[in-house]
Amino acid sequence: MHPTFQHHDHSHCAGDSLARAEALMAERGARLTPVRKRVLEILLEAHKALGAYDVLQRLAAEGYGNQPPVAYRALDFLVEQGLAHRIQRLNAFTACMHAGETHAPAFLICDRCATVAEAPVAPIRAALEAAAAEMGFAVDRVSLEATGLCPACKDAA
Amino acid sequence: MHPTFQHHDHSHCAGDSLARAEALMAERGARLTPVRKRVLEILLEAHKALGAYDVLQRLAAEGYGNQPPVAYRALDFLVEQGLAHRIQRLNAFTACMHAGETHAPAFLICDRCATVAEAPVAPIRAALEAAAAEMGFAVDRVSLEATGLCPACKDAA
DNA sequence: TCTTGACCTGTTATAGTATTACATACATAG
DNA sequence: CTATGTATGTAATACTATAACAGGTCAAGA
Repeated sequence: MHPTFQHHDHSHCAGDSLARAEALMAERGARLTPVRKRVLEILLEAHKALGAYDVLQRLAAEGYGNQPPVAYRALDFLVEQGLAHRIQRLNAFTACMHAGETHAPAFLICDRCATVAEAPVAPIRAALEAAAAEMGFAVDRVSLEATGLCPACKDAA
Repeated sequence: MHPTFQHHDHSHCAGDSLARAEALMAERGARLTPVRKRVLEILLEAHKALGAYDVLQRLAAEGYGNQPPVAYRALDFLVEQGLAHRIQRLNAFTACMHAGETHAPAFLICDRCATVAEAPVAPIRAALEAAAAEMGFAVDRVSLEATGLCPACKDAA
């Protein structure tokens, strides 16, 4: 079973990701400011996809600005830097579990508990790009999202 | 090159799809009412992804209700019946070019002209489901959307 | 040191997307 | 004919996202 779906020490995996993020940003000369860092933490702690307004609410409760752009800007930054992903289907955001590694994930979204896992699908993406190329279409960005039931919710049902 | 990207007699392909839709609905005992049919026609005529409010505006101009639910209900119906697809990335809808055939399309969305083509990717979907199954995840629905440049816009650029 | 310029944050206002809830009409089976 | 399910119309509202501008911070160079 995939780690995301297993019981695991969550504070540990979140801490790891955060440390990796800080290292990456330092390396790139990008600024992981307090708001941005806090947003990343929020996403990591939640361990599921959060809407921009969910994030905003938490930020506001901690004394940061409480207007939408505050959340959207931080989220956009994280997405640009590959520290988070946007889940189109949910109008929501989730922390990236493999920041730094170049990866082409598919997202598996549980309909019941909203957990989001990243599945590695590099070959699938290559196949899609090949198919598109045959049609004369030049692919820029791909989003691959599947909904269904995660192992836990499947057992519960 | 893929037919969607070629110059073609558009009223013809639209008429075809409409006839196929009516046959399908009759077969299933589902009701392709005037609003629903008109919405499908609108999507077919546009031949690109339209937002719900674009559709609504056209409906209203023809004497149908002019409140959002009128458009959303018809669109939801068409999507359920497989006569249209929702393009998450654009918050928009497009007529299905292969209604009735079971298919698992990927959508190729041109960033410049917003044309949307369906690429056949059944094997890709199968590969994804296999990968998900290995993680214990039961896939229900998949959405696979790529943005980039269609042949025409690529040449123009 | 001072200034400049780039970038980040905050705020107001507004645009765009979607749903809830309820009332009315319409078709078909009994 | 009438009861039932389904479709449509409308009002109100919720949710998601962006534009535009003001003020603050910080580092590089004069």
